[in-house]
Amino acid sequence: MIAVASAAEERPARVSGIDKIERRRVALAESALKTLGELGYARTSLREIANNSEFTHGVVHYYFRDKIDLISYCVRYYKTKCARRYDEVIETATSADELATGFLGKMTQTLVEETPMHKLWYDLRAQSMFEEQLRPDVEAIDQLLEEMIWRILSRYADLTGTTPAVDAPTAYALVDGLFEQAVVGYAANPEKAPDLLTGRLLQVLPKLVAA
Amino acid sequence: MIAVASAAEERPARVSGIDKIERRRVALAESALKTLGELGYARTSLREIANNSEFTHGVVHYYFRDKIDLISYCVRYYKTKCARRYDEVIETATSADELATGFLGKMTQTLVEETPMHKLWYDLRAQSMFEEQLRPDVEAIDQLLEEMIWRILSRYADLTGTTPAVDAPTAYALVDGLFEQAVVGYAANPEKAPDLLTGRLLQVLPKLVAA
DNA sequence: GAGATTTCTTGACAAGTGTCAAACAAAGTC
DNA sequence: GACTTTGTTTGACACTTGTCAAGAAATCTC
Repeated sequence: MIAVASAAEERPARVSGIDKIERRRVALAESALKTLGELGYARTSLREIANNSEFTHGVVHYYFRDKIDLISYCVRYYKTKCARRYDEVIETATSADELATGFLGKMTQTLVEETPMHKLWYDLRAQSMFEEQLRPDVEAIDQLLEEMIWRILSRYADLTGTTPAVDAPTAYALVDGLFEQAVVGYAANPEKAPDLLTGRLLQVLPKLVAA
Repeated sequence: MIAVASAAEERPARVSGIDKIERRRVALAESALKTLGELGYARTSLREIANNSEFTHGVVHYYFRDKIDLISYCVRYYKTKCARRYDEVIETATSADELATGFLGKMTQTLVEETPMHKLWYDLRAQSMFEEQLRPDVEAIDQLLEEMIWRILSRYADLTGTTPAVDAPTAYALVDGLFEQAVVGYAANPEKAPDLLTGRLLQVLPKLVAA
């Protein structure tokens, strides 16, 4: 699942060994993601990551070549958790309303429960404009998210007997714009943000399909 | 709040020191914005800003209390230059088509010609999620931009004999989502990005108004 | 068990950071 | 002129950063 290419070990000695390495990496990445989500990319140091984990700062360097390697791994690890968030709703919904409410429910839920992760994502996407090494990973996730939105819109169109009225990149940009607004706004107004997002998406969703 | 005076004054005119201070601040801010736009918030230090300017790093600290003070000033200075970008188009357009093409022309133009500034803006908005001190300034600019988009959409509705079909925050989030996508995509594909943005906005604009 | 290998800790490094203060220069005031 | 205010330079400070290496500890192999 996690095809991290960091180092294709030519040492096949122990399968459980490489597995253990991978598990350490995941543990470190999860800890790093927690810190990154709280502090943001700019203010997160390797030592801070280590401090907030059960490891020392040397271990970080033992499992990751350098800082970018760690961040990059984190980003890739993160993506595996987020892009399939709505799949169940998509598959089980039997009406457009059901799909819309299910989708919006899950979306506001993740907005509230995983705020740091979303903040980090928008932070990293911005960083990728300056740090070229982040770009491939960011582009890959953007692609995944675009496909996720497209699956929803397609299904929504199906259930309403219509067809999507915009293409996939456009749909993604629109929905993402609303979601980012909600994430940014969540800091200032945690209570209102989810409902505002819901209302605005309900306004917009019907306009994205057409007979 | 800050009277960022127009740069139109070429004559020293021996006014009180205030004016000179303000002009130095503006010069420093402009230089800082250049550096920030190139390197991004995370990788820009006060010394780097000073190096890329005609001043020494001590001067920066003489005119600004600390780093946040400088960045904050930069952001406020920046906003005075960007939120009135489309006003002329709005006022002179006599048809919806004219408005749309004028708007899109100006938008793709600034996308291409002022890329660093837009990259910086999205960077800073992301930073504001982590750095509370940036939030008021960022919110103020967001408000300004929202009003800017709303003026365009209102005029567009007027010219088409319709009314806006979404509220101002929604309209802003949608258009901003498309623009941010274009800014991020510009790094990967400078040739395609402007045309893609144009096409997508043309797709979307008519859907934002309704009879 | 002993020896080899992997994993982890600790401390150090060079470079860079924001901040500041004291010396210095320039401009304005009497 | 001398004196004060304002602006600028320079160098220093305390601190953080990413990186690394030497050695201790744990683990595995035989």
